[in-house]
Amino acid sequence: MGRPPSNGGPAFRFMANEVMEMEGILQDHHNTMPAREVLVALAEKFSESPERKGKIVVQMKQVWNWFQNRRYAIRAKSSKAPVKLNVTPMAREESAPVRSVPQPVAASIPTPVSTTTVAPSVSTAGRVITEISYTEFEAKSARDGAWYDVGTFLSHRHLDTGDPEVLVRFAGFGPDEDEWVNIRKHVRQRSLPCEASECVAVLPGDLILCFQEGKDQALYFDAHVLDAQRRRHDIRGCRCRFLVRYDHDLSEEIVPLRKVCRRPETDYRLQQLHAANDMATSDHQKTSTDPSTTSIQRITAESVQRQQNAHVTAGPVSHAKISLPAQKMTPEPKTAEISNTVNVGNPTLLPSSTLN
DNA sequence: CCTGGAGGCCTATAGCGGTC
DNA sequence: GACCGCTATAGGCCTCCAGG
Repeated sequence: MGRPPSNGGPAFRFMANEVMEMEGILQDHHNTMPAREVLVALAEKFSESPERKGKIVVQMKQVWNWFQNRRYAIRAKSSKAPVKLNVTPMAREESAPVRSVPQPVAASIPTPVSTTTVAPSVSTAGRVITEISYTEFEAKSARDGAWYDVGTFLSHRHLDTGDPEVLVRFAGFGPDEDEWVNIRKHVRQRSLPCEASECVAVLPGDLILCFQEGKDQALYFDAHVLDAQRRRHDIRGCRCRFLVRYDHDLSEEIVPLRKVCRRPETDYRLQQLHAANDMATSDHQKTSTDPSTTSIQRITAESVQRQQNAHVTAGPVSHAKISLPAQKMTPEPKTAEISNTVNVGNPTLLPSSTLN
């Protein structure tokens, strides 16, 4: 969908005086579409203007399009309820300690990528966990409700309720910040910072870990993706935007990909996308100008969406069930830094279609 | 002052439903 | 089935602003 790649020429734009004239006509028509004759007359008039004469012929369709979109924009503006896009002050305890945030999980600590399945039984958690890489887990702090990297599992115990708890030291923090956390509810496999090419794996409805910047502090909280606006990738990397709702205060915000950490449960989507891109690449070599490559991505995205529905959504992972993916998608150190070179010059990898 | 990042605006077009 | 209107969105470009 959308405008096809330009033919290389400069993009057409109406000039200010033309816009003013069309706005006047639109007002005169009470925001209804003027008659075809009016549009044709306008197009001819614009084409004959000194600025355009002999250079650019304004098509009636272009005038028509302008009216269409302006009418839509006006209507959308007037009917849209004010949407809270900025971060609202979080409802939190006054005494909540202000922590500096360990930078996106992986960025703070080199991540040894474990390919072994980690399945510590609760009863042996204390012993088994000491043998694994702690940076594979994150824990939710009861003090501020935010998620932090687990630096060390120090001890474990059982409550009367039967719920196992572990004493964790958060990565980058000292003993003063140690907390007992419920394994079943507040310990899970670490969320993964998204690279630019991974934005396609973030879909509406997803649970994500989202970087919320408040006045005094900025922390990672659980959030759900309400909508994803796909945008073309360029030298800056991913320009997609995600409307998210934070679970803890229900505030909504539009965030870029760099603030999003996806759950490891979505790894399977990337596997599918990579497989599809491999196919597209080989196809591309056969037919270098095959415009259907974008449809491959659409197909893949749709199949991803289908599988998403079939998948159990990512909730707190029971420690006893944690198992790392047999094959990691990104063996490179996971970092929140967005590669500036990702996808540039390779339009077949761009998220060229909406995923919902 | 220059440069680059990020957000927003604008135009073009695809998709869908309604009407004839 | 053709046509039309509405809506959503891709992609290009502009603007703002922070940092060097």
